[in-house]
Amino acid sequence: MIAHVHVDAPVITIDRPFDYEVPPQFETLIEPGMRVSVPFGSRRLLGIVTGVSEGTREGLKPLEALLDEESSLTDELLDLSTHVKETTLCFRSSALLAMLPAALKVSYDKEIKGETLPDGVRAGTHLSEYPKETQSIILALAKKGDILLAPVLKEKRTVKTDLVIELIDATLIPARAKKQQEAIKLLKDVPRMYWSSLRQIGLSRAQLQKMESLRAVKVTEVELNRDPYATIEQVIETVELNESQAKAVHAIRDAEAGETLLLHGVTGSGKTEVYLEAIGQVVDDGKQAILLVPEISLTPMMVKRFKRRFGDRVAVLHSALSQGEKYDEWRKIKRREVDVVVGARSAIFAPLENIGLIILDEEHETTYKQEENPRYHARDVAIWRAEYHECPVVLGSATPSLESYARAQKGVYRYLQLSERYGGEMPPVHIIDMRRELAKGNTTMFSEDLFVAINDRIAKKEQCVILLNRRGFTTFVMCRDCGEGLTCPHCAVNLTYHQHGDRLKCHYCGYEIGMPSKCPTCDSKKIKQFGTGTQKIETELLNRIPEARIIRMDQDTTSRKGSHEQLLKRFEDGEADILLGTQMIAKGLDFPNVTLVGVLAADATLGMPDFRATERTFQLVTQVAGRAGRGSLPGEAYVQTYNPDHYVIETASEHDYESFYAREMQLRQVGNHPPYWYVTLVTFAAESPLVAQAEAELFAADFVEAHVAQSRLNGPMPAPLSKLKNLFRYQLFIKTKHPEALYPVLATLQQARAKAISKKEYQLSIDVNPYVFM
DNA sequence: AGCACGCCGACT
DNA sequence: GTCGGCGTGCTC
Repeated sequence: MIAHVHVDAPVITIDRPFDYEVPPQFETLIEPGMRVSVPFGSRRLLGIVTGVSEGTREGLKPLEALLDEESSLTDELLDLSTHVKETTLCFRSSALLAMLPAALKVSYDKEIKGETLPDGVRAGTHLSEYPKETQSIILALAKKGDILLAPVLKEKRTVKTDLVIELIDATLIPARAKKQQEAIKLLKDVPRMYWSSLRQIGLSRAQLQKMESLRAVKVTEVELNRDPYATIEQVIETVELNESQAKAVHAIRDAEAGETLLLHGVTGSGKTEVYLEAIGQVVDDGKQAILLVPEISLTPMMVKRFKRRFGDRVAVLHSALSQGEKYDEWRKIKRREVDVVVGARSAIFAPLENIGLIILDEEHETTYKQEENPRYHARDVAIWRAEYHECPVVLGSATPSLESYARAQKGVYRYLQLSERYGGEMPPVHIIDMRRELAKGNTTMFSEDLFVAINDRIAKKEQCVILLNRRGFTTFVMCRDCGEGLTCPHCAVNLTYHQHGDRLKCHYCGYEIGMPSKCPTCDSKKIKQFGTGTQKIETELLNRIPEARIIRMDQDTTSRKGSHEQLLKRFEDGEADILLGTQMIAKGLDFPNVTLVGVLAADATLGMPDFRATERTFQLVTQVAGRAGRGSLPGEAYVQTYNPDHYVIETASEHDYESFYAREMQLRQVGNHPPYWYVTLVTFAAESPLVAQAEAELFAADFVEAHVAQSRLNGPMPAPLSKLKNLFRYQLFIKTKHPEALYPVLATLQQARAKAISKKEYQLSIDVNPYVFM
């Protein structure tokens, strides 16, 4: 028997199946989708079995071990990996591994073998257990042949276990064994007990063993799940749906196999109720559902709602869980113990076998696109899986992406609207012209009107949310004498100032130095940071309103695990008047006592080299304004800008998606941007800018030669981030109307460069439907 | 990616 | 005469 195996090595020349002989003892156990350990050259690697065939062939090595008792990937997911590979131009192994929880990946080490070992080194131990110096001694000895190093593969997964103790015969325990008698007494009340609870009476492991050997009790080891939400009780609430919600639920239920529906509902229109109800119906039919949410809105509140509705039958997958917890959730799905999977992007690969509905909430969120290989978009994967399972996909948003809305307009997606808003009208939005503030001599980040409004809320014991649109501006350092900015020595970017530790960091390569006291170019002491951070804004606020109680949420205050939730909880409990933060506070928050929302620098991102900048600004302003007045109190929003007449500011402040869409689509058409064209970004990086440019030109020429129908090319041009980690970068934009014709051509061009890339002459990266253009 | 193999300079 | 530099090529 032969196994076809994809090995864990992300290299283009290895991106194909390798065949292995299946030893007889594995023949009845092996299945496609299993993880295996295989010899590969002089190494030993993790592999995924993608197929098995009968017969045998000369020169095959036997595979070494099966790492799973049953397949980790279903046939569907194996198929899907091919689709992901072809549409994102990644390696098959990358696609396969992206579908597995991190706990199922492995690390590689060397086991030390031999008779005569140096002092302190023992046979059977692993190389990585020793300090660096010892490691090099061992490696040197291995080279001489004095020590043998055997490659080993270390599993990361851990399964928490406990013992279950069952009473068989109480009379077998002698009366003088006091502790054992005590345990028996407990077991008479509860005949099956966990060791973790039984041991609390002070019973030792030896005493338990004694009881077992007397056959008074039976002891079995069981797997335990680390349940991070163990304490939530299931409550089946009957939700009263309004008319448009009920219509939406109906439409989802009646949807055709593989159909995509766009659910457009303003903030507060009750999309979550629609999700709960539609998923409830699917579950009642005996099928399963996936709900994807952006990481940021996967809040405890949100999770609690689903846990209450579906109890133990929900698996939650998000980054706040430990690797082990994620693995436990994943295994619950695999064992068919859940009906509903709620999670961030990668939850789209949940190994469900009978999916009846897939929902992407906040479908416009760019976090659904993975920015490293495999560069997949969860929306595309969702649509593929829905076709496979012949079930609908629901894309929900208050501010749909232009791509999705355009498809709904064309009838490719079915359009559903939720028009009614709980708590009445959207809050009024005041546009503040910051140019006028500046003319009045106000150099702070706050307009007079906003200060007055904040003061008013504090007096009324209501709460405010202040959002700094941080993207697009950073605090950098410049010399006031010579005008030199402090840049990263490895990348073409300014270093960013971090108050925490008084240091300068490069956000791209990790380079960091302490804040210098004088300019490295001219020795002047007039070196100073520019720009605005949340800390500076907090200071400005306190200068003006000293009694304000502020909770600041940014990278510095939320880096610790759980601090995010903690800060929100404190705000919810009324421990502060103002919640001040960056993008992270824009979504998912629902505090009834918030009646004022302020957006500072609403237009800060408009100048970025990104055709989606206006769309993002629209989404941000609309979403954040919707945060005000969620409770019984009326709310309002203040949007500060230097571009008060810009159509994005005007339409967002009127909550007018249609007008924004119409204007933006015109610009997209003129600029040949999505959704009119599908865009692919190809980036070339090399030590020499000339090599990067030359390779880009060569690629461009080859692409033109391939004559892909209805396609065009922009570039090559230097990337906006022209140097990164000491590599110079050029890029090429390929636009097409026929992506399915483009992918195979890109694959061919990529393959043709395999040798040069493996020789590290340059790096090539292909990003289909990019969201980052740097 | 790793790792071995192999063919030229520097050293005991 | 041997150690080790890293260019080249392969991994079922």
